[in-house]
Amino acid sequence: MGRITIADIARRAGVSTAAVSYALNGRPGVSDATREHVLQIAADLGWAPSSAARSLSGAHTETVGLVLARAPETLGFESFYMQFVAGIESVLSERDYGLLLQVVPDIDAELRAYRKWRAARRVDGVVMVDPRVPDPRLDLLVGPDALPAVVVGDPSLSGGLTSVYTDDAAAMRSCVEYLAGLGHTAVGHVTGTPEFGHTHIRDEAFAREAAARSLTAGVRRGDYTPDAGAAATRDLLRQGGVTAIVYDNDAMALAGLGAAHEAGVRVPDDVSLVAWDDSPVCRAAYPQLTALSHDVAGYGAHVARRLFESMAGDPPASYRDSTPELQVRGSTAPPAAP
Amino acid sequence: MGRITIADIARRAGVSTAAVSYALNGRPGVSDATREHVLQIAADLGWAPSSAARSLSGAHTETVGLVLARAPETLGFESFYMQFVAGIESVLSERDYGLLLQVVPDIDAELRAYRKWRAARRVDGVVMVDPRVPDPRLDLLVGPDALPAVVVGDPSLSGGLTSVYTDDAAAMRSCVEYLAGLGHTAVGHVTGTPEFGHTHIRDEAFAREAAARSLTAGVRRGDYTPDAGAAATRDLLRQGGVTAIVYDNDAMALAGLGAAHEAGVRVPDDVSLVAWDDSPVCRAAYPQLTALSHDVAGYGAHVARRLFESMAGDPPASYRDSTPELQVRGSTAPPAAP
DNA sequence: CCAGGCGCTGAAATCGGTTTCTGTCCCGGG
DNA sequence: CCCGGGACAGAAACCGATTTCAGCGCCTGG
Repeated sequence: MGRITIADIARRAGVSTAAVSYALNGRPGVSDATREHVLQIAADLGWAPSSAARSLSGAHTETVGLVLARAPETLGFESFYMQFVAGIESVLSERDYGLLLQVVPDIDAELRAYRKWRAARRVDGVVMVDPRVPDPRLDLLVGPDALPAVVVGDPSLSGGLTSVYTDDAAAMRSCVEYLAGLGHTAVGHVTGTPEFGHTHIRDEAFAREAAARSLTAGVRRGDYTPDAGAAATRDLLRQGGVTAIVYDNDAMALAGLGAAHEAGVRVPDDVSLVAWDDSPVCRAAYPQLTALSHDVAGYGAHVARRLFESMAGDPPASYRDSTPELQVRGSTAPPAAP
Repeated sequence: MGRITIADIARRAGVSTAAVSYALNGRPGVSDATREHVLQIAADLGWAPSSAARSLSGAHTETVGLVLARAPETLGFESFYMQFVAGIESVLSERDYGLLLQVVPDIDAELRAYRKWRAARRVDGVVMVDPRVPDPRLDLLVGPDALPAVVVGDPSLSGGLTSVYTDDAAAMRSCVEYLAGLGHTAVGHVTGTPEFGHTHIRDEAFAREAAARSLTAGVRRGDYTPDAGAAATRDLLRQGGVTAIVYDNDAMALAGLGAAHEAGVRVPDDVSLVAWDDSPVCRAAYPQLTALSHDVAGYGAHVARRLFESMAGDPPASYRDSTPELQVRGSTAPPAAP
């Protein structure tokens, strides 16, 4: 016996396929009694709509896409994405949507993925992460027949598309303010990669706030990898003369902690460390890392909700998610008396 | 102008849609000249097959599914999955397949996902991870009209389905052998959750090998979370009398390192630590964690290749992936002289 | 008592490829 | 010169759900 179709249901219920379709999709044209009867039979038969048939006639595939353009190795310590995906899923599954995930090595492959998805009508919308300046993906994602998209990042980077963002500048300011409050007068910053737009926002906020408080600032460029974090830390400890360091992600902060240990520099006695992106890793380290904490799964869920709005035709808008808050732990303290 | 269909291509090429279909799918019935002409026009027009239409008539959706049944929080420090997914992707994208990912809170939701995918014919096959004993998912995945599936785990757990596995027992033996070789006579093991079949395999290998070498063994049950790792470590240090501890994942090992620091126990001088699942986190810690290292992305790629074979109709078989190898770093050393 | 609306039927078109079937044309080998 | 076969055309069915349309009972309000 073949697959169960609405024709089977219609036969069993003694109604027409049209009535079945109405009943199953909750639209007028059938009585409540019939609707329930049909639903009951559908459930009994274990029927589920063929996604192919449904998307062929309607316009929607009940699938959204997400492309991560990162080398597989670097994804290993990005706890961010997995939690983010889980958050997206939590909203998607409520509405029986699926998530088509693609992990590609570079942004060109990401562009190809978008093009293919659009041509094949494989997804109803996409979530775009890590906006750049300039970002070639935006050209594909804006325009009348583009895929509905939500950009995860600052509105200034989203090219007019709907965006969901965190106020990284405010978070950075709160972080510098906290360190200044502890008495630090020379602070370091290990940044992310310059391609990403949010790197600039954080950099500038750090520099501005440090200047406003007359702190000496030492900046080292990182790339989110532990190796970069360790190298930048060694460099700052040797030449920077800083007593506190802020890292753009948890992996670099953890590596920085290791580098400090190795160099015989005590944390937090000799140097204070702050991580961006809180994660269990921050709590597992010793001393535990003070971090800018954010509900990443909630962030993903928020993005997914906005994507649904966008797919429903709502005009583009920007939505601020909650600002990362400093979670003070053992890796920060007042600087040692000179 | 609407979407590009094969009818458009046929018109432009001056052939029939049947000929276009033959040409595009590389099947006999058209001459090489015509085939090339058609392909050229398809490329010019930027045509891509409608995945819905294709899977409606053919049987394949060019999509494979993966369900992760883990609480979102715990996925945050599981570097394993992200790399694994990246590895799967690398093979999928070669063949223009997509990966439908679902993150669900528990195994019942996972069962529902499989059922829905099968009824809706949404995927051509699935990758099943973390086999249990007994595993209710196997009932859905075996049988004549089940979804083709590859189980990531020991053949003894796969219920006759195709499986790809690592020899965890051998890896564990090599680990205990190494510790014994260093001179340790009392070793601890912080396990994973008992639901997972591979937990038993590792447990037993640990117990057996320790007994074979006349080592005292201390076992504490963990659940892959840092908190559990820290608690188990504190307990072992207080009561276990062990000089070396093996952890079933890197997150617990890292937390164990923190707990040791906190308790004033020096690593590796007073206690040696070994992590299962190497990751950048292991290298970022201080001291760097000795770990059982495995090419997780390669593992994922291997799984994907076997899934393609399975979807092509190959009979079930078991394939051994490379065995995790001990990567010796700073967290292990001979025990202190008594 | 009749108009009008509701709840349906049954048939058909549609989405875009795939596949099959009948039939025509042309080319080369025997 | 004739026959066989390859290369197509053209038409059609098909996959399964959605949607439309004409039409027919039945019930109800006025």
